[in-house]
Amino acid sequence: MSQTVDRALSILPLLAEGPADLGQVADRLGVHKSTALRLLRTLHEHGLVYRQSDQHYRLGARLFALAQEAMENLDVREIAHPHLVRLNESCGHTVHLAVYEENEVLYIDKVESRYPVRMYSRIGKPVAITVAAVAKLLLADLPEHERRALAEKLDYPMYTSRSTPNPAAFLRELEKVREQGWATDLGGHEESINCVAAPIRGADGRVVAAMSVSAPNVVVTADELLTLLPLVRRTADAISGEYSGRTPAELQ
Amino acid sequence: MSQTVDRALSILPLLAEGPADLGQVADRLGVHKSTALRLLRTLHEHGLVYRQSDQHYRLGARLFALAQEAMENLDVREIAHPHLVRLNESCGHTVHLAVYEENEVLYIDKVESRYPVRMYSRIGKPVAITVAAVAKLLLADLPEHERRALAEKLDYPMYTSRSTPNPAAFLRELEKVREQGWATDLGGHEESINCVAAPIRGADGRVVAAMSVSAPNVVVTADELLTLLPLVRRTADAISGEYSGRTPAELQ
DNA sequence: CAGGTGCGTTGCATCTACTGCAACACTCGT
DNA sequence: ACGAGTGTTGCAGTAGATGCAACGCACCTG
Repeated sequence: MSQTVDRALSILPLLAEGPADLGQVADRLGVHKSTALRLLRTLHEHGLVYRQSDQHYRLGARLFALAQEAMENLDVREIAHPHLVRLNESCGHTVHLAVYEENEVLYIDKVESRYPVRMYSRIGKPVAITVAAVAKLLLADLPEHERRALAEKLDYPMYTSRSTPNPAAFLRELEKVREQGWATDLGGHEESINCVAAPIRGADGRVVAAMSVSAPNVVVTADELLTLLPLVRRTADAISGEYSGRTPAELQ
Repeated sequence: MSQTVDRALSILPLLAEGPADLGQVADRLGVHKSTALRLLRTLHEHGLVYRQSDQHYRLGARLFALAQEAMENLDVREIAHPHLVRLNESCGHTVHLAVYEENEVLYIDKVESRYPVRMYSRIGKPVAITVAAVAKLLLADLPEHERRALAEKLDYPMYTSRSTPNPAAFLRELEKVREQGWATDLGGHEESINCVAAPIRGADGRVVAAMSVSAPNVVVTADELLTLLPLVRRTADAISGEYSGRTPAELQ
């Protein structure tokens, strides 16, 4: 709606692809160099863009700080984290927490046992929305029309032969998930990875987040993973309870 | 430099403090509600801002994705990571990697042994710049005038009795660090935590990053930690070599 | 070293598009 | 039902964003 701001913000994803110099930015925005310069300067003042040693702009540090703080205001994450850790300790597999926002599902927390994994490789990245178990749960809870509209808009990449192929199949799957109150992804994203997931609900019963346990075939079979379902659901319910009940919030 | 963009971007830190509604945003920007609305809409279209259930704006998902991608183009991190992991495996303590950018020092990687720690609690957050060992190394390498100017501008919070108290002391410390080629922080940030750090240099010899090993007093004394210095320096040098030499980059 | 090319940067006249106003629509609360 | 507090829309006026052309500067190249 605001042209100037729109142009300025378009620079960010552009720089996310890699550093670029003034000319390149101007070209890709379709504006004069002087215009691009002023936009970049403004972004720079706010720390969103950084001018590295020789020419070339790149995304700046403030971006991390902002993403940081944004995360910290997500109270579901705050509440869920200890539960996720405990679940991880008892089953040993990777545990994810995800939320839905603006036609995307994204991981907001992750606990993996063995190594101190590079969490940032997943956290913040959009989820494979048509196949991930957490995505199914989050989308299944959307109002009917919204769900349909979204299903139509999505792409259905065939990550594997078991990926969801089209809107119809997806909507059917969502309906099933909606009824049973939990979801799985059995090799739909990566051939050898299975997940089971359960929803976290707010006081009004709406799904505010979803959590999952993932493990590769070689460690546990899909059937064995399914035996964890009760534990996952119990954990999710515990988080739901804490999130929706009157809790720490008031005490501060 | 560009008023409209400037105003729009000012909304982000404002929302980072917590969700706010249209009126609050307009007030704090000092503009009319309709103006604030259009700015917010533009931010919204770019996914930087999210409108939650009803009313109240908050920082949006795209922010994570951007921060994400920004991280991924930091090639030092890419190269350094396996070395950090190996160092961690051999000594067991927390290992950090940090860079200097625009008057700030920030952690861009961290490896901790025991638990899969919530890395985001540190990564992306600005470092206590006047006391952290990595900060000393990064600042010590700045050109004289820049270093002086920065030292004057900084605050010198007394985290502990051993924190750097003022610009003069800081500059002296930087000089020392500069000469010896490594740095420590012995209880300057938190009474019981010590660090040793070493610089990572680019092909031109300039410090591009710094890494450190930290451990609490109760696990190893400062003296014991110092025995790790050679190992830390060797690791840093290995990273420097790989970063500055002709390396994988060409092979892709 | 003179001349050339490719950058980023600046000042300025033009006119776009951003602003604030005032009126409207809507949801609550009492 | 009504008023207070929201968010939202259309519009006229002008602040401020735009693109141009000229300049400065570093780096090649003959």
